[in-house]
Amino acid sequence: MAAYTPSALKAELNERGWRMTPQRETMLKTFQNLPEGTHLSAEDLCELLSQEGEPISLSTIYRNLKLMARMGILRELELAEGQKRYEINQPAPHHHHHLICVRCNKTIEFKNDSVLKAGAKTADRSGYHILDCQLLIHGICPSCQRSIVPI
Amino acid sequence: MAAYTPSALKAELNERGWRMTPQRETMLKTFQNLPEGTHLSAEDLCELLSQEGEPISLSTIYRNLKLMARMGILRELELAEGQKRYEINQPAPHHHHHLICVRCNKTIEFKNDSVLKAGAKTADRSGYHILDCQLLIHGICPSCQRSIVPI
DNA sequence: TGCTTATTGAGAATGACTCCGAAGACTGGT
DNA sequence: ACCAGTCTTCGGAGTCATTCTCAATAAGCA
Ligand SMILES: [Mn+2]
Ligand SMILES: [Mn+2]
Ligand SMILES: [Zn+2]
Ligand SMILES: [Zn+2]
Repeated sequence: MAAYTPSALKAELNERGWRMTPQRETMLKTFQNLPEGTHLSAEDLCELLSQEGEPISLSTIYRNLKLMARMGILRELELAEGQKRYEINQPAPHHHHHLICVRCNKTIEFKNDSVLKAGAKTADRSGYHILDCQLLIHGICPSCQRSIVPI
Repeated sequence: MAAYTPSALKAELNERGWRMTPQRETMLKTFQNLPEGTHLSAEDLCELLSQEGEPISLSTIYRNLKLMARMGILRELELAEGQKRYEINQPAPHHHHHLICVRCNKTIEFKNDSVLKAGAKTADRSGYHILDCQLLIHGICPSCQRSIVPI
């Protein structure tokens, strides 16, 4: 299960008539080097890259996040309210799912291979080429259950 | 597995210091009477209610969709791009999941009780009070695989 | 019935995301 | 190595789903 390389990305892009760019390589490497459990928004990534001295314009970031998600390289998550977040799309055994508190947005990652297998089987039965399989559980975390504050 | 009644909603609201309103009752009944597989956006619901002669303002609809989702009555789905969609949150055996084509947004609903059970177990282990459990599979549908158009 | 305060409705405001057009830079072929 | 073709980037303008504001309304409760 070797990491996805820049040249593999280039090959896949060229195959479809698209092009490899320094921005795309930077984005790929950045996501690959992120600690586990990091979920970046477009804005987050833009700031991170600026801090690291490799700035990429926000519109390019948006364009390539979408592209890489549709290629199955990144997964697009709707965790907190209001903005999409992205992480590298790892195959099993690194593949995982998310449990989110709807009040405080506390997020727990968990693995479950049988869910992944069930998803793959379902996609296959319908002839879909699978890109991502994510189990999303919304709930109320223990501390929010104790808090008096409603909603 | 009787349907959730308006008076049950009222009880649950009052318990938290909130109020039952005609608008909330209308929204509940509308979702309950929708054919299976219907996923409404806020705008969709607003238009539907207007057509049926029971108009509710768009801001009230947004407010109550969010409220009812956080109560676990509705489930909030991010299916197509750009807007959230809602459906009634049914327990097993009506509970289901979604398989979506990232190119044409064709959506297939499917049931899988073992996934639901796995989700419930995970939430429980972390002490979360579960509100919704949805397996989201993104892929490319058979007809989009055949089409020449990229992305 | 009357008081308190949650809720509604209409419009304004917000902000995540997309679009646009000119300048720049990959790719494949010579 | 160079060139033509066109894909991509950048920055700013534009879009639109969603949230906010606040005066008017109406649940819930004693
Ligand atoms: Mn994650
Ligand atoms: Mn559905
Ligand atoms: Zn919480
Ligand atoms: Zn499709």
